[in-house]
Amino acid sequence: MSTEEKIFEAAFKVFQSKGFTGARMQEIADEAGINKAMLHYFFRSKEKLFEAVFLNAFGKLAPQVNEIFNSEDPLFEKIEKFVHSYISFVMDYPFLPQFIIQEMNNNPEFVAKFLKDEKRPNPSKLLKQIETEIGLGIIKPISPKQLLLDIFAMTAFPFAAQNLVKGIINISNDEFFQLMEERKIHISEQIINAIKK
Amino acid sequence: MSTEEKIFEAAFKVFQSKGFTGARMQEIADEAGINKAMLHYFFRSKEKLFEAVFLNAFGKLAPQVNEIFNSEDPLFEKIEKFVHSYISFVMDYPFLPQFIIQEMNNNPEFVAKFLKDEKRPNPSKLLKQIETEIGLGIIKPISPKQLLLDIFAMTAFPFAAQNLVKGIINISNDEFFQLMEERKIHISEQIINAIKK
DNA sequence: ATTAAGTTTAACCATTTGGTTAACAAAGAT
DNA sequence: ATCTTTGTTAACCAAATGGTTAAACTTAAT
Repeated sequence: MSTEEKIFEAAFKVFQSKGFTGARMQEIADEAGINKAMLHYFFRSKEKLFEAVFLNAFGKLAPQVNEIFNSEDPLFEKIEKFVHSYISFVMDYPFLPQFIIQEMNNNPEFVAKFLKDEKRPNPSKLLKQIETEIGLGIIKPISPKQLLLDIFAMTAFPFAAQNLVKGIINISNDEFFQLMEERKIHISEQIINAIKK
Repeated sequence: MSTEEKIFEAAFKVFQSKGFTGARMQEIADEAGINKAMLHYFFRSKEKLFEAVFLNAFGKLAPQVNEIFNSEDPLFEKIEKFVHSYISFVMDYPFLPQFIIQEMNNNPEFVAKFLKDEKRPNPSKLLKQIETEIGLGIIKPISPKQLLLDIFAMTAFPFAAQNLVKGIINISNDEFFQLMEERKIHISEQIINAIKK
């Protein structure tokens, strides 16, 4: 693995657990097992390094989401596929949702930058589809945006609020992952039950 | 307003928008319009000041939640009351959910500390009630923990991921608040529809 | 009026932090 | 072989940051 890759992975790890302001360049260097000057040699500044890591993290998630949202599948199938693929993916990067949410809130300038990316999650087609299926009488009348929020919330929240959740319902890390595994079916059932006619 | 209160409110504001590591003692002092030394005079250290603010923030939310969760109301009514009261409350402190989640994740030592508090959110009675109502045939068989997660997720997520949500579904701050107002009824309907027999 | 306690300020301090530099090593190109 | 580019290191630097101090001011009790 090249030095640049080592730095990138170390930065990903450290930024994810400490956030941008909490992360230390020295810690990233140590984690990568290289000299701190190399961080600047390859990435110029903390901001640039962070940007690279963040956009990459987001870029991993968004295309998957878009592919599902923009397919020709019927709504119920899309919901099932989305929940499944999102949870499977995030179980490999359990702190990604919290990382993205946190930095989107802390660096509002960032929102604008990534929204220009073609890889941004774009739910417009899905929103129209919901309206169509309501019109066709397949699902109950419902606000498309609320439904979209429901789907995101049910899938992403447990990961984003991971430590809080573990603390409040008092479960171990293993139990948490098991619960998330079960959740793949649970969410689809729950949402589809709620909206099907 | 006393100097100590000024500091506390300023700290609340700054910690909430910048997080613990991002917050600067000088910025808090400026925000409060007082000398930085006063922060240490009244609160000893950044950690102590943060702790005071965080536990207070949490202490505002938890008792409300517990009162509803531990009442004698039937499940459907509890869900309605919780969603209503949580969203109403949080609309006054829109960054509270993100703040709590973020700091619970970034300072894991903190989790232990606040879980000892009697004011901690305690869902055990609600979890039992869900099982009981399943036994009584009022609602469909379902994992109580998953249902609890659903309720939290649907209510808290949009606030926690506020900037991301606004960006993705492309709405203004006003539209966001309107959506949250509508959400008070939407969530209860959605969940009750999903679980009622 | 004096004292004592609490409150407030400006200046200061040690450490941390992101970032730079200059020398050095490795590797390819000529 | 030598030159040039790229990669790497240790030492260094200026700014920022959390925290301290000693003196000054305010208030209320004696």
